[in-house]
Amino acid sequence: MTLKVAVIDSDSGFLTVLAKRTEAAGWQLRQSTGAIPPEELVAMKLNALLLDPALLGDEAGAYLERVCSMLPELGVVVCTGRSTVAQRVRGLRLGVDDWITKPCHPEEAMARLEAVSRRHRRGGPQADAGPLVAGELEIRPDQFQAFVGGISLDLTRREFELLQLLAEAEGQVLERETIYQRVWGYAMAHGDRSVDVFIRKLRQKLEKRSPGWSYIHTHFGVGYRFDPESLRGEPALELPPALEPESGSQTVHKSFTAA
Amino acid sequence: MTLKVAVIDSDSGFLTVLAKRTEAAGWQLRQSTGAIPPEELVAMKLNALLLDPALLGDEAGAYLERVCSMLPELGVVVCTGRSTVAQRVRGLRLGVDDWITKPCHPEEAMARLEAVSRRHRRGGPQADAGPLVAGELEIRPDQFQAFVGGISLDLTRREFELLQLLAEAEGQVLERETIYQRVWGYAMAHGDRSVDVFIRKLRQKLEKRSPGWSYIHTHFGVGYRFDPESLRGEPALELPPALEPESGSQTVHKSFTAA
DNA sequence: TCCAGCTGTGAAAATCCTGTGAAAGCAGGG
DNA sequence: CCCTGCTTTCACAGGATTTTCACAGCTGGA
Repeated sequence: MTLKVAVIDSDSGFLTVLAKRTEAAGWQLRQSTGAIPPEELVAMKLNALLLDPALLGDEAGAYLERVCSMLPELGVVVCTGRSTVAQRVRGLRLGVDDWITKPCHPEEAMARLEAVSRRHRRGGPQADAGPLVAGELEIRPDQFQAFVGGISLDLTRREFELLQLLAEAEGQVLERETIYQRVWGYAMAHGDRSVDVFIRKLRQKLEKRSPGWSYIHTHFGVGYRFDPESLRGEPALELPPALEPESGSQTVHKSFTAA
Repeated sequence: MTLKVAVIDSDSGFLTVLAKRTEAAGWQLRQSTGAIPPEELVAMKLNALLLDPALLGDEAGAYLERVCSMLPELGVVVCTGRSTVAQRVRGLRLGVDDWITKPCHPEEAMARLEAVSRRHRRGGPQADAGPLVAGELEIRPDQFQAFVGGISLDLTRREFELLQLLAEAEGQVLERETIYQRVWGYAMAHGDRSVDVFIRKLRQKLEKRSPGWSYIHTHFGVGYRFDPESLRGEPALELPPALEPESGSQTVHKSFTAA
């Protein structure tokens, strides 16, 4: 198990020992003696962050809050000297995952970093390299690409990740925040339209190679749902063509069993 | 945020205070003074578990291991007296998420329980979202939509949230203020009729797809109550025989059982 | 029976949301 | 340094949804 962790602290003795131990364990450790901007943290793709708020002064609270809200998946461990119950409680409520007191044994710090990192690793790198088929579409995780009739859709990386995410949740409505969080890796800023834009690109490319099918459906005020539907002709498998819906738009709901 | 937590401890003083505080916070707390079999823990659908391994004796390690491996989604917090670094590290490596030392302030224990629940909840997108059936209605949180006979009611987001709230409180009368507070997220302004208007829209859509049933009842001067009633025939103990096909073409909806 | 207070309704007004085209920002390769 | 392809940001248009209003119909108590 190799973790990527950043440490923000100034206690050189502690840092030295920690560096030695983490290296022995095969972790990637990045040290800093000052606040690291959240954007950089995003780019580092860390598993966890260990920091002493003492050297951030008054900014500490605001900084923690910003980091935790922007990177909800990042494990955050505070390691600092004396603190009051109220301080700890406030920190934990802000989004900190664990709070330990110095002096602290490096081995324990590591164990706690492991603990907070444990969950947020998405079930292995690519546990399932199985191609996924939906409608006329074939999604191949091993190629980071999707095909229709053997012809590539020429998806970019993000487009592919978005499509894969949606397709893996076939039938379920995913909210924009969820989508962004999972594809981009951090919290969506208020008003960000990236998801919409990529949905449009996907739809264009899908339409180009697989006209006559509708894959991505919009749920107003909520998000998007992937569900291949043949626009004309057969609804794909069985079920003889539906008769005309007595009025307006009836959405036929295909049931499925939850895994 | 309402959490479901179990506590395995024997310190009655601590338990009493904790019970009081958690109740005030709206948590569901279940106490026990001995090990709870993992199978039972599963059935309890907990968010987190707080325990003192001291009263489990030698079994403690094995018990923790079993619980953590069987319920990876459960947040586990150990709260006990003196312990060595080695013990703590071993516990954390076994799967324990946090380890605090007695005496411990109840507020801090709660904050840590929240923290581990927060992290664990992100595992499954919405593993908690079991479909809810009432009368002819099927409410599916994963779709932000309700269905009758497999056909969508085409509810908007707010309509859906309102219906879900009412249905989850089936049988109880909810006051307007309460409804507004929970669906809109803030206090209702004096004289606001939004709830009434949405109730009407819901009733219209329900009536359209499920005539012959009455779902939402008005309690004059109080609020509304959700309670499916078949207008003709049976008072609805269980599924009255299927309704008239009215146009034999609709996709059959295969129901499935919630886990 | 009458009245004051609630609730049901229909429709207009105000908001919010999504689709879209295009420009601006970035990173890597040539 | 320029070019190229990808991603992010912007502003606007067209719709869908939510809120607000005025009024009619009810309810329950005096």
